[in-house]
Amino acid sequence: MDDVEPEPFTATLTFRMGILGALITDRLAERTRAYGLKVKHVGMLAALAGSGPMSQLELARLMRVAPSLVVSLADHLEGMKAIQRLRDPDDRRRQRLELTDSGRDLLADCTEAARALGDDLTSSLDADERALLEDLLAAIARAEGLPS
Amino acid sequence: MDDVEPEPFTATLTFRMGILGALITDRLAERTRAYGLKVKHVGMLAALAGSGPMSQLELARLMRVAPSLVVSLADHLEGMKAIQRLRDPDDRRRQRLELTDSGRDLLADCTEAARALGDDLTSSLDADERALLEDLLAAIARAEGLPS
DNA sequence: TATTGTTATACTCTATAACTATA
DNA sequence: TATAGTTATAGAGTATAACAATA
Repeated sequence: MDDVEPEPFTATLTFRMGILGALITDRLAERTRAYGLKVKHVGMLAALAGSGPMSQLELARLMRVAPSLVVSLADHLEGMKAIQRLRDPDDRRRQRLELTDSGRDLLADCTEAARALGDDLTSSLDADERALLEDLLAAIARAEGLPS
Repeated sequence: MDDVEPEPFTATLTFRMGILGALITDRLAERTRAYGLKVKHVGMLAALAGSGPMSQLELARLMRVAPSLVVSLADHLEGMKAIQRLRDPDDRRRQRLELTDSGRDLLADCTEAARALGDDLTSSLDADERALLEDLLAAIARAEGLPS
């Protein structure tokens, strides 16, 4: 008689963030495909834009991916002239990666696509709710040590 | 002189939801591994709990995955006695899947793990903010036609 | 000998296509 | 002939481990 209705799995924050994160990432992938980029490529451009030029190993740690993945992502971006690889003259083992102007343009286009997708996703919210959601997500990201 | 600071990619709702969704899903996968379950297995249990017994094809549509994936997920859950497969006597092509009591228990354990992970993730928010975030995500999920 | 980047290989997840049985 | 489920195969994405160059 004092039983309470148990919270369904689909009502957990975990489930909803997981599903919505996958949904929006899929949609972003669709859009960035037009620029010849996977989502991880865009993540790499964004990391370089946000933290400045850095070595591949630093980038791997920042992006939380294996160093071998940075190689193939960087190969692709270098092939598109979106980044430059520069041997560090002080330590010739290190490749210093930096954005080119065209990489910066590409990132701007992808950022605009992301912005539009976010607006779509939150089109059922009013402006205050949308701003509140952004603040809450930003607070969590900050607490988790994520960029930016 | 009327340049405005452009919104960085990492500040978009799209990026933050994508990253946080992947993060929480990884953490959930770690926890459910102790029960012998992948996240998609839990999704299947949750779908059956939320919408009642259904055929594999219906489940594939609801979960937005290929029918062949439903086969292997169901094989695993049936092997654990978490679900039962019952041939529909009216149409012997159809397999009616339904939760067992032990499947319901398993789902309850995974739901508790998800709840705990959600609390952790939002530990930097106060109770009002947390409730607000849940409401906003629920509103978006509803608008996108997602469960529940 | 340790570190950075690279290459070779393998693993996980999932979809597509071919197939079987029922309708 | 069409549909539900199954099996076989393939592809995307990513990691691990072996290797090369430099320190």
